[in-house]
Amino acid sequence: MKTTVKTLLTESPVDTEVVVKGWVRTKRGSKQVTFLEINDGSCFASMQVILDNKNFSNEILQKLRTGTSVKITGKLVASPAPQQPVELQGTKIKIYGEAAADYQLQKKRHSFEFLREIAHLRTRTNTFGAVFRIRNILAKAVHDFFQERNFIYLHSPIITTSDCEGAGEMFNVTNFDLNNIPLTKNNKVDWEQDFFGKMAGLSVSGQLEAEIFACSLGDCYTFGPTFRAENSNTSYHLSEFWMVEPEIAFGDLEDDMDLAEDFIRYLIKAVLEKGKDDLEFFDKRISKGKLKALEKLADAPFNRISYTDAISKLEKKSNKFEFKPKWGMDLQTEHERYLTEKVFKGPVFVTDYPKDIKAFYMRMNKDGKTVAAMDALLPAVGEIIGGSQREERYDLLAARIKEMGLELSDYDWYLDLRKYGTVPHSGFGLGFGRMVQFVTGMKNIRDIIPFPRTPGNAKF
RNA sequence: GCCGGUUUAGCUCAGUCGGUAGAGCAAGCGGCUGUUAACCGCUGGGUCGUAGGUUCAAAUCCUGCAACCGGCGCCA
Repeated sequence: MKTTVKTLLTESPVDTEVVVKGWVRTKRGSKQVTFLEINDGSCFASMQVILDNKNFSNEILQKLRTGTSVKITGKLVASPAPQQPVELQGTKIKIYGEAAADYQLQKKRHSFEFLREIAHLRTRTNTFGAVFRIRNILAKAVHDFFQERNFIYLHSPIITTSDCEGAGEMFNVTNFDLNNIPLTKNNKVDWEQDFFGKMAGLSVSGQLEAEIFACSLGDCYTFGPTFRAENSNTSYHLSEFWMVEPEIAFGDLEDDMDLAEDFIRYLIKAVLEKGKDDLEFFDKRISKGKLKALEKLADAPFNRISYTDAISKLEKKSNKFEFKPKWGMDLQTEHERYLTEKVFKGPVFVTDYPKDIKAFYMRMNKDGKTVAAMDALLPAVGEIIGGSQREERYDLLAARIKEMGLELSDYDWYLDLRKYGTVPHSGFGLGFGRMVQFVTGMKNIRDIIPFPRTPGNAKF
């Protein structure tokens, strides 16, 4: 049976013969004995292996460089040193593959920029092992949370012909011979001759499709990749990223915020419970105090403030900002940071934004100026959730579509949901990567996704 | 897209007033009484991002380009 380092360290009885398979992290040699750290990715810790040099040839010992893959058989014993509970007294070694002498990973710290260039090897490091174990815990927790609440998981399409209100530039999907693109009489691209008979692209959001499910099957959610062809160059944007988008049937904005709050706390608790070892590493090496901050957040209610109130709070400190806050303008990053880090010292929902800076599908408030929108802002990462109550009144929705200069005919199916038995409903989108970023404290979103896609970069 | 910064050994970096290159780690060799970022000694390793320019002389000063990083915008 295959045993992992994790089970050997936590479950296996001492003084039994065991087998460990993994990669050599470090070797420390002396005349009599050689120490190896064997890591297999199953947990943060490695297995310390002790080899009595006289039992092995020099040739074998030499091959055990950092990066070499091995199978080691031996006796699991209690360790005399405090750094690890148990260690392995190796008796047999099988080398699967040596690491060539130019292996780029070393025992010392590397820069994340360098590791990004070798994303196929960076998962062998402490940091990236920890990141992707945490990411896995969060992914499972997303499903657990919604499944426990009887939300239906919906696979929204990745290829789409409906542009979700220009949430971002879409990547085109085409089957055309790019050196010979069919043109219409007016010298425009003739999309009718393309694979789907019209212009298609990669989805920027699964929300509109989720609304269809919410207006029939009830509460539902999507969790999948989304794509934005924006030329965004920041540490918190990707061209391909994963988004969680729940949609609540018969729910208003309050329900939406309650769900979002519960959701974030659930995710944090899951990580605190199942990812302790990895979190301790982030707390120590990546973001000091992270563990305490997460523990505090796991039970704290989120603050809530309307956009209008937020603006007047910000206006009082106007001189602190490069961009002067003014009603009608979107909040700048510096404003959001001020709210989370200075005013509330914690997460905050900003609600009821002016209609002109929000999407067409958001529900108009009674004042006729604002819409039932909410953004959840977290310290350090900023906007992690954007959500709203959807406009369920046919006439108002149709009017907004026209007002935004969009074609009614493009949204006929979306309007049908309002025409035939409309219901109030609401939902939000959570940037999964930003959640991983927040939990781990990793500074750059390119370092919490296995293979980042950003403008000019799609290697691996 | 805009603003700023960086680019020197496999990696992380130093290099003063312009005078032709350094350290630690890694690799190789040797030593060492159980190490844990092990330690000690020796060896090999460089077109200083790239293309030009200034100068007797450029890693160093100037210009273009590229890659990367940080901040901003767009958002999740």
